[in-house]
Amino acid sequence: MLDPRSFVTQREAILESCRRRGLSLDLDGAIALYERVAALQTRLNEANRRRNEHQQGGKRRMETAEREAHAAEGRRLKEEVAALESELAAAEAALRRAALAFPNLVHPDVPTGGEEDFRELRRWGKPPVFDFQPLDHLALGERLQLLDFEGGAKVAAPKFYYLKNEAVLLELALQRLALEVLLEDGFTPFVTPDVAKPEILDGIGFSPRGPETQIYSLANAELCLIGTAEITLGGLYADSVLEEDALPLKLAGLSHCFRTEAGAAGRESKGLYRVHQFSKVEMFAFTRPEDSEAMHAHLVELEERIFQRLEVPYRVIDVASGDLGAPAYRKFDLEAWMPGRGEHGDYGEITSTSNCTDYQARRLGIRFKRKGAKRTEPVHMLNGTAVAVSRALIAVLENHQRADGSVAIPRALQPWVGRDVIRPRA
RNA sequence: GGAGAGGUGGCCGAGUGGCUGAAGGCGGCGGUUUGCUAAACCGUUAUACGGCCAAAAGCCGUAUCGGGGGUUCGAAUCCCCCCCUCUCCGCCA
Repeated sequence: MLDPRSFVTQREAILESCRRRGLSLDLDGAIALYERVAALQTRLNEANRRRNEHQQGGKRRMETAEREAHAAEGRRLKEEVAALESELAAAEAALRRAALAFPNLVHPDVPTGGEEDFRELRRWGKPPVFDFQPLDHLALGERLQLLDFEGGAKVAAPKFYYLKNEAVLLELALQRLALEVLLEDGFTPFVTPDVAKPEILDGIGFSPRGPETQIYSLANAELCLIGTAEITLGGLYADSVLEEDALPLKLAGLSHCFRTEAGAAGRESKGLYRVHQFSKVEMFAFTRPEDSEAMHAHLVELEERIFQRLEVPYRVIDVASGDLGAPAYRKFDLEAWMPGRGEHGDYGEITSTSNCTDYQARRLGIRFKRKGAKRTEPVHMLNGTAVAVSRALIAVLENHQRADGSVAIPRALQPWVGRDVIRPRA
């Protein structure tokens, strides 16, 4: 959430960011709510002070009648405080609701517009040219006996799947490669819980409830299946103050990710592209405010390093303002070339990294204290995909397929898969 | 799942109704002493919010002893509910 105190000081910037995101929100109404909360807080402080003073006077011995009168006055002051407290609580709840509606500011360089208005920053690699009709990953997966969607639907539900044979080794190899790159860079690795409390989801900016939710909730516990380890990594430091020396803090989290994909049907959701469960190695970073932009660029660079080692052509895009999630100040996506996508191949999103600045940190209460400073300030929080296994599998299988129906395994994965090619079974 | 013990400041640990935002110790920070180091001594050391201030500093106020509710003029302290941790037993990968 935004700092309500910034409503006045950053008024123009907030309105501009809402405009660029295509939102129209009542900032002046929110400012009025903030002023009401401050006024009530002051009145409550005064009422508490009067009550405390009165209590101090109750310590000495008193005659019965005097004691009675003193007690009666005490009860009256108590009621006064209680009334102000409930009034303040209501006002604060209203302010919080209003504040939560405001998305983060938008980086000045972010292109303005909707989903189609992204800016392409660069490309790496050349889409492969096949002298045969390339297959999509579903056909490859069937021929090579790597994927079983029917089994997934039978045992679980549609859009769940089994990985089989070399796909299992590829899943582990992709995780291993991602971790190798991140460990070299100084990340601390984690295997996180696959579930989290609803309030942690809220803090990160996912809403676990409502008909549009992407989140599965458990029926017999107050827990949700996580949609990304961003939730468990970000939540790990909720309500804590970090040492300035500890920053930047870089975490790598391996988890399963679960998504209901409510209302997401269509052509692009073929096969592994949009599924209910997949494994992912997620990057997470906590930085000082002045360091977050450089860290953001660094996270993209790590993503690129991984896909270069997978020998998968990709492009990097700067996502447009209207397509940013509320917590994101700026977002870079890697889109991998997927030969089986669309009519003649197309780029498809494969990683995403966001600089959420202090938006999540304020709501989660994650702060740091500068050397010699009296006050704490919110950290900046960034997240990015190192490898989302399901989508990485699409790119690897489709780009490295060969005329004989086999798939070459990228050199970087060979040590973990134990072979250099996946051949059709007899 | 059953039984018991316990949750106090960065840490350890006092504290059974007002003198306790909280003793004492450790750690941290600043200083004195000092050839250097150590030791000793002195001081200081929570977080959040509101107000004053252009702002910072600073000052004033309020809240916070796991969370919530209750009793009382007054609660870290008494009562109720919840959460968490530890130990033992059971079950289990």
